[in-house]
Amino acid sequence: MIDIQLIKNNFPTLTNLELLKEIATLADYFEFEEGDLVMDYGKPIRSIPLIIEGALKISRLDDNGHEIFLYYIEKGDTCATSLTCCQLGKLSTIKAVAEENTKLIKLPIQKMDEWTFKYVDWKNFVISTYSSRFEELLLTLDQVAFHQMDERLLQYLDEKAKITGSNYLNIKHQDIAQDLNSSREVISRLLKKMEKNGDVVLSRNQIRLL
DNA sequence: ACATTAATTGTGT
DNA sequence: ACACAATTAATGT
Repeated sequence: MIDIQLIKNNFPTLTNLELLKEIATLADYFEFEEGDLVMDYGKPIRSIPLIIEGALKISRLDDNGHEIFLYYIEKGDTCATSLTCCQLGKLSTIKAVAEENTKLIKLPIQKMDEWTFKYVDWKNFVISTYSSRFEELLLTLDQVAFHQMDERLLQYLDEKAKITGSNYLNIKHQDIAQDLNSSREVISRLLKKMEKNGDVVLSRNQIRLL
């Protein structure tokens, strides 16, 4: 049994008491450590995660089998992909890794349909999840299609800083390159330029944003 | 403390 | 993209 207050605090749009009670009784609580694999490609989706604290990094495979970084989900979010996958009875098309220590609850998928009809709160929550994710993907698409790698890198660093709540990013150039579908050398060179501009301070396994 | 090795980052082509 | 140099962190002695 999960504390109703915990759900209320993190998901303020879910207000219906009956719904909250159902969530509290049916959900399971989980904690993950930074770097833990939370969901992987091809696995069946048996539950929907609601993030209580921390963040998950979501990526998928492109046609060539290359991993690409999609987005983060944070406190108060759920995973749009999980919602679609479970509704269509599909296997996971994404991978989720804990970006930091993360607490979440898992809702059994059996109740999803029922709740969508029964609770307006829930229906709106799901719809707004789709909507904001779609918006975000459009932004990403725009970045990929129309912006240079230096802008993408800057945005990537900013986002990561925002998610982790720190200007000290512990990451290596190779990892960034993978997330942005670039090469390590290109990232290293861009970072070097940014350092000369006084935007960042570089050290091994760490980038400090200024 | 020093030497060795491995991992990460830098740079020229 | 590749090859190699340089630097830094990790480990052993």
